[in-house]
Amino acid sequence: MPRKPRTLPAPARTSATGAETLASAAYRAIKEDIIGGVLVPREWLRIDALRERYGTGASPIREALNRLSAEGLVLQQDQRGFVVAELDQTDLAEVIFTRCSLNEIMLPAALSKGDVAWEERVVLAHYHLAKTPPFRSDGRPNPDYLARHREFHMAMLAACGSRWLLDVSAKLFDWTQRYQNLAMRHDLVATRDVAREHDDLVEAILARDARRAIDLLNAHVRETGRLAIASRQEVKDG
Amino acid sequence: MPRKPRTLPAPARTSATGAETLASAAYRAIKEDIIGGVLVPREWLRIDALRERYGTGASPIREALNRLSAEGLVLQQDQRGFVVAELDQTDLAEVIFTRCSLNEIMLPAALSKGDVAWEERVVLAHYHLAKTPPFRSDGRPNPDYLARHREFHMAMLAACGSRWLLDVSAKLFDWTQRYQNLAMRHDLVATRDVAREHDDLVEAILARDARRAIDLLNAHVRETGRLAIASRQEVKDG
DNA sequence: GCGCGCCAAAAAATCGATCATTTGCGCCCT
DNA sequence: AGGGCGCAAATGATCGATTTTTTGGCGCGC
Repeated sequence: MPRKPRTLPAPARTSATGAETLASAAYRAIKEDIIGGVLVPREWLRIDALRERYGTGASPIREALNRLSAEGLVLQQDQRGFVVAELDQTDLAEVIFTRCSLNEIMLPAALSKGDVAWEERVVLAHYHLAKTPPFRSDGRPNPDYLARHREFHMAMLAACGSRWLLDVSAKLFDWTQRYQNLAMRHDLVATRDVAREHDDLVEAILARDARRAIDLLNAHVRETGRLAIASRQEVKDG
Repeated sequence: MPRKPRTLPAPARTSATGAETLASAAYRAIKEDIIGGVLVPREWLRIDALRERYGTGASPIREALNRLSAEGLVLQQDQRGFVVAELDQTDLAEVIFTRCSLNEIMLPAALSKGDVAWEERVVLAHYHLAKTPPFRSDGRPNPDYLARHREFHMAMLAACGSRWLLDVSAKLFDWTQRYQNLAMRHDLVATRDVAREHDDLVEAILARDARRAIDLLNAHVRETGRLAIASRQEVKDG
């Protein structure tokens, strides 16, 4: 399955002190492509193809794949190479379930521990999100919106007091996004008043109303999951 | 800091179909050494030293380190190499906190979802653990015990319904173990009646008493953390 | 004495080539 | 026709050499 070559994304932090490694750039590029749905579940990741596609040697690619396999986005099969991790309806259900479970403990923790700086981060993230259109004029999802949506969700949980839980949450968010990107029918989701859900969420959070925040957030997450599955179903059917 | 060379551990699954990759073997070996406290926090992992130590070329080592860095046990600093992840008192506190938080959601889930097979796994794990001496005759910790202790803890949570949560829990367990291995004063911990704690835990679990199981488990975990910190304190002081 | 820049040594990162394993195909035998 | 068998191509894994970057020390000037 040949695809257009693409230049490696610009370094995360511009060459302030040290330049990024080719392996790190490849890592981010491939990760992006997996989450973005360019590389699909069960697809074999041939070193040679990737090497050519990202314009590097084999070593950086392999190192990138090794990281991704430790992370779970890629599966390594010793002596047989690397495959993009599966992601079906069942997997998404597990992701959603896990997110909701985590919210039950992370939100209360964040609400009780969060200081002013955290509150401001949430408010700011929400402000940025609110003023960003979810879709571009051509109807495709707006990357800025996606980034800000992620930041908004991470910000809410940020004060939970556990980097471990934050890390999983981030991964779970990415997997949700990945499923959505595979689903394609973004327009279906558009009818939903997500902005309103976010508004209410912020309100509950600023009021430090844990129960309400949890309920709102989990409803938000479950609805996202439901729509994504419905959306993909359509894609499969038609 | 020179150390004895060591042969790579035997393959995880014997050469049934495919042999393990050198990179995978190195990964397990280095991981073991980090958790085992042989490689200490903040230590630089020089490719050359590791290459010689594990008797391979540089590539497998680098791939192993890349996996470990994605996993968090190792930090990669682009262009500067790899360092063993920090692990101080604060980090352990966060680990313990996270474990307890997770137990609050995982145990109830497991108790409500766990079927007979799960129950049997727990019982068996407990049986194996109970009949294994925690220390060897020379006073050092018994590796079999460590493995079975881990299996016991994982078994209890196994039915929670989320591989994601299980994965973090496993990592958190390893980090706790790692701290203990760095602490060294295993004898201090020996005075504690851990077996009894495990017995009670199993009882509560078989009775499907969520609240009691959580309280027992978290007390167990917190006590472990407390002792580990106290133990390391002694090491530093004297 | 202290900071700064320069150079050499050390180390990491990357490449290209080689070795090992798996995959796929075609052939032969039953 | 079907089921191995074995070889050749494809692909992954690993090595050794090369390139790039960082580190550490030394001398110079302030």
